[in-house]
Amino acid sequence: MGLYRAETYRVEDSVGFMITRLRAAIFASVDREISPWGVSSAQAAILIYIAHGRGNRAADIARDYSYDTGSMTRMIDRLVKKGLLRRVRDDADRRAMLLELTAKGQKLTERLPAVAARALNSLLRGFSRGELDQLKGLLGRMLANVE
Amino acid sequence: MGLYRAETYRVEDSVGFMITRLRAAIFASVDREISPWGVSSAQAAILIYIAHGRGNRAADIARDYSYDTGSMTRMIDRLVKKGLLRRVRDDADRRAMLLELTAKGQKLTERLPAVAARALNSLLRGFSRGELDQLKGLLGRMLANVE
DNA sequence: GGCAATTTACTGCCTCGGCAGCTAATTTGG
DNA sequence: CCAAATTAGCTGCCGAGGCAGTAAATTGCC
Repeated sequence: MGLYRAETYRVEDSVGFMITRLRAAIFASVDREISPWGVSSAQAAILIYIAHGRGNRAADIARDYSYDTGSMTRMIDRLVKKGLLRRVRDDADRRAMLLELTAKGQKLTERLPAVAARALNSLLRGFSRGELDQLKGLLGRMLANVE
Repeated sequence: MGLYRAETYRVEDSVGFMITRLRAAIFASVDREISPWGVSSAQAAILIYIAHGRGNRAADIARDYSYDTGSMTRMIDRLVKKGLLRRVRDDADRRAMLLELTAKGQKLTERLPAVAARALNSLLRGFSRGELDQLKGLLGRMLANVE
């Protein structure tokens, strides 16, 4: 039926395994560079999202990144504790907390996209624009199959 | 220079983001199916590795899966606690612990590859063999660029 | 208008995984 | 042959996430 069969399944031969390793490699690469700044790659993604200002409630980020809201709460806790983020109660919907970058957070966040781009470009050495598009197309089709 | 540039970087447009989501989707899909059996997808990968019997020391698995040895210790702890795995001191190298599936572990492990194959095939709906090979080729080239 | 369902955020509890530091055992080099 | 380096495994500590359950606020439906 499908492309993978139980009888011949090998972990190292599975796209799942490759994807797991790649994700770890990307995170490690970004973390190596930004950990001196006191933030992790997961935290960087949150900061960049908020800097782009597309809806600044925790629930928005959780939805867009398909994160658990409990994880989001704790992630924000860490960023607030580091003085990079501020929680402000939304008066229009008093359940929600609006998230704002502090001046310190803003300043740091400006430096993050360059790190992410560098890390990805390093892993994409030897890739043409067309190959990257091809890769994104294939990954996008897998994501569309989720559920 | 590279394919990604800091000025235009968007998290949702990055292969890193797509890979992160895909990994979560694969794990969640496998976990949904096997959690009634009392094991997780990460644990399943360990069990399958040991069942294939290509070197049964914790350090081998850690190396092949590029895991931290500390994480391996705790992973094995959980599997031993569940009665699926046994630690046996290696007399030839008394630093090492050899890992063996218990009868219970063996029985459970036989059912795991089918679940993994099913999860991957579901995400690969609509993919031809050639497209899968293409995807694995591209991911493989990224992995080769690691470090 | 009032009650039920949903949404937001938070909490406790769990697994997963890296990092640093440690001990014991083994290998290597002078 | 013995000291130094390496390796295997373990531990504490941490961040990252999922799941379930809670309280408060909002929305929707009759």
